[in-house]
Parts: sequence; C-alpha cells; structure tokens
Amino acid sequence: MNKDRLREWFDPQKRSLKELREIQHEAVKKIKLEDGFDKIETVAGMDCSYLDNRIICAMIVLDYESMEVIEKRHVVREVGLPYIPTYLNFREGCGIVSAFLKASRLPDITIFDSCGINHPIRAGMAAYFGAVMDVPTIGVSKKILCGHAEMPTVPGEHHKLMEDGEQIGWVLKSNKRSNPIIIAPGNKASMDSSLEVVQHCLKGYKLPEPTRLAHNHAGEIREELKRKTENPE
DNA sequence: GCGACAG
DNA sequence: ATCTTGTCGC
Repeated sequence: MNKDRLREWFDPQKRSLKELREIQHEAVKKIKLEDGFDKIETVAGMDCSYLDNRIICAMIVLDYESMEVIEKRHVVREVGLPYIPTYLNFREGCGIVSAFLKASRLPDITIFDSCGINHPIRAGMAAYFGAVMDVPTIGVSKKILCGHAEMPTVPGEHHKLMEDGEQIGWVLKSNKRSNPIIIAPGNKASMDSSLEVVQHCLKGYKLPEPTRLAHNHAGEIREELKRKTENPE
C-alpha cells in the first residue's frame, strides 16, 4: 500500500470526528474473523509510550515457539490527535504503521496493546490496523472499553466478553496477582485462536510476552529521549 | 440527562 | 498514557 493511501487511513489530518468515524466504518467492512494465517512462526507485540507531544511506537518480533526476541524496532512521531476514547487508531496509527513497516520480515500475527473488535463500532486499534493492512492481529487491553463479562478470579479462568448478545472477546485471569486482561480478535484471527495465541504467549506476567516486551522497549526509548531533552549536548 | 470511556 | 511513595502480600 502506498504512502498516500496509508495517510488516508491513519492520519487524522484536519478531519472532523464525524469524518473519522466514517473512515472507521469503511475499515470495519474489511475485517475478517476467520483465521488468516497458517503455522505461526513469529509473533509481534506493539505498544506506545508518550513524552510531551511525541509518541514512541515500539514493536518486538518473537519466535513463536521459544518466545525469544528476534527483532526490536521503534519510531518517534509528533502526535496528531489528542486522546479521545474510540478514536485511538487515529492517534497512534501513523506511528504504529511506521514501526510495523520497519520489520525486516513481517510477523505472522501481531498483538496490540489495545482493543480489537471489542469497540463500539468494532474499530479498535488492532481490528482497524489489521483490516487496513490485511494482516492477522489480536487486541489485548487492561480495561474494558465496551461489553460486559463475569470476572475470572482463578489463574487461567476466562469468560466471554459480551455485548448485545454477541461475543466480542474474552476476559482472562492471566496471573494470580493481576487484574484480568481483555482479549479480542483484531483481523484474520478467530475468537478461539485469539485466546489460544495469547495464552501461548503468557509467561507468568500479566501481559503476553510480545506486548509486555514492546511496552518495556517503548519505555526505554522514552527514558532516552527524556535524558536528551534534559541534557542536550 | 447521566455515567462510561482502549492508550 | 503520565505524574508519584509508600505499602500490602507472596
């Protein structure tokens, strides 16, 4: 996909929220909820951190079986939109696309630190990105944006996240000491596969390795930038 | 009208 | 997300 087309999908530019909502609807039409991958050999994690008016998007690619890091990438951008619930795809989109395209080899599936189809109009960052880029994605968040579910209390316990009688994701107790995490398909990943992939990536922490490591990396880059800002040499 | 609301 | 100290529990 060329650069101009990508901007149309991810750059909020000077468009109104109404226009942005329309664009989300266009992307949602492209979402596929069946598995669109074969054997998973690599899985990536994507997360962002912020510093003043800049956003740091970090991506980590891991070997699916061993969960060993293969590649770490990041990009720093000026944020183009304030945080507005349900419009996160336009706030973090451009940076995420840049980081994603920096990978030397595209991952078989990517886990985002955000919502998937568990969004008011099914346009969570993971679902939106996956639909536009036509790649498999899963969303893993820490808070419920929409939907309701019984809360799991025992590690491994999980329940369906429901909205209007439809399942839009899962709520999973990933760790004894942590609050449950919310999992949802993004694109080209079924409801069951989304849960299975995330469970496979859990290694004793609240978050699955891909997302946990991406979060750490984004934080490290942030600290570096902070030093430069305070100590310009 | 009121409350909820990913990062 | 970010700002921040101590504190409870394993």
